[in-house]
Amino acid sequence: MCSTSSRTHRTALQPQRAVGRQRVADLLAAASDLIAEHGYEATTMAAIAKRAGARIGSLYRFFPNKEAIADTLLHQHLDILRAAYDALGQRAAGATPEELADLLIDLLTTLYPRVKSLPALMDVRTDRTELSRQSRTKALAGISAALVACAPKLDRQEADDIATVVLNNMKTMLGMVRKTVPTSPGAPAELRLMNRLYLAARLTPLRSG
Amino acid sequence: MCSTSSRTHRTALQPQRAVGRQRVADLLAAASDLIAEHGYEATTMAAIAKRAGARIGSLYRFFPNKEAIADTLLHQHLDILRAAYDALGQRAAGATPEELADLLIDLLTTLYPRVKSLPALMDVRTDRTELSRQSRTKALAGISAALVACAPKLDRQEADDIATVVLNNMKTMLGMVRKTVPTSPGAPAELRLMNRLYLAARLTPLRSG
DNA sequence: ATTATCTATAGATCTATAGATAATGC
DNA sequence: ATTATCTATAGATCTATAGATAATGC
Repeated sequence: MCSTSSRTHRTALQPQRAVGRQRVADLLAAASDLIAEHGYEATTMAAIAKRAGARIGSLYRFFPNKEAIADTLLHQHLDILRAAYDALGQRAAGATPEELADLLIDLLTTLYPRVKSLPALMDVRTDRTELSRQSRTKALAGISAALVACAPKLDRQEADDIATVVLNNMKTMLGMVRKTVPTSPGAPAELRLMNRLYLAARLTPLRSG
Repeated sequence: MCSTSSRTHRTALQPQRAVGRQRVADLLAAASDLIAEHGYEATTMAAIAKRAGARIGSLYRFFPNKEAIADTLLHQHLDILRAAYDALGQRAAGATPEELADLLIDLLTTLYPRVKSLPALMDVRTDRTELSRQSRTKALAGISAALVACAPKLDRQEADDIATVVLNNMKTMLGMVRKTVPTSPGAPAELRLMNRLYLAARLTPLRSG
């Protein structure tokens, strides 16, 4: 009677044909752009449908509500982040602290075009913060692992603390590059310098060999 | 015919009696708390009135619309910030870079109880970003002046760049202390360390005498 | 026959106002 | 007599659904 994965709401369905899958992709891309631009709350279902060239009824056919769109986007973003942090771990082992600092500070900026709505979705203040939390935890774990890979004698707890600070630097850099706020021209270079100084001071004494 | 400062909207008036001034104060405090807790968009006029123990009609008697509340709060916050940055300039001249670093990193945390809704109001994405921009500009100018007071040979443009980075550190510290996001226990100390390392490296060579 | 699209609208909020009622200070 | 408070509701959005219409692939 029921189809494979039963959603909570009645109306939402999985696309079965090529045209439907394309529509879902268009709707998600439209939602991601609008949420990145105006924030989650300010993005209306009507605006998402319009931007995707669809009508409101088509949107609700595939997504039971606004939250389902946010969840789907966050899941996509999580997958992309996971892959990026895995790749980072590989490179961190052979890197100097300064090199690792630069890899990290540019990571979100590099990833940004593929996870446009992530920043806006991360600071939504609803109880569906569950996925945001996961995303953050995943990021911290990835950074922490890279730090330990670079400086094997680093204590695990300290690595988590440092990762928290570095993650904030990464987000700040993303904000500067996106020009979310008016930033003086030399600020990104200063941020990069601070991040390098910090990781060099913290990791260099703890490298092996 | 019109009273002193004519508001744009018809209904809003200045309080004339003690009870009215108290009500306005209560309404602003309620709004500040709610906006700090749930964000600007999610805070409804009805919720503000209720929290202040008033009815919706009383709220609209003194504030023509939601934006007027945000503007009034931002103005209050701006005054508090202005005073704090002025005081900072005095102390910066005699401080070492490390001491200045600590003064700065704790500034927003110290001020927070009096400017609770400032962070939420700062990242509202409307066109009334005017005051937010002013607030940010004021903060950057204050930090920049303190940096120059501490290290007189510092170039003005570089001081602005450094101020931008330090302001982000200050905001990050505020976020950690407010527990906006789950933070590992040692992270604030690490942030403090990074801020010190950075300012010491940047300012120490440029101090006079 | 099933899947996807459309229009139209119900229902829930939320902002803002109107206007009647109560409390106050010159 | 003026200032402040209240109730009730108009008007504007926005989310979500119903149900009729069009397009498709086994």
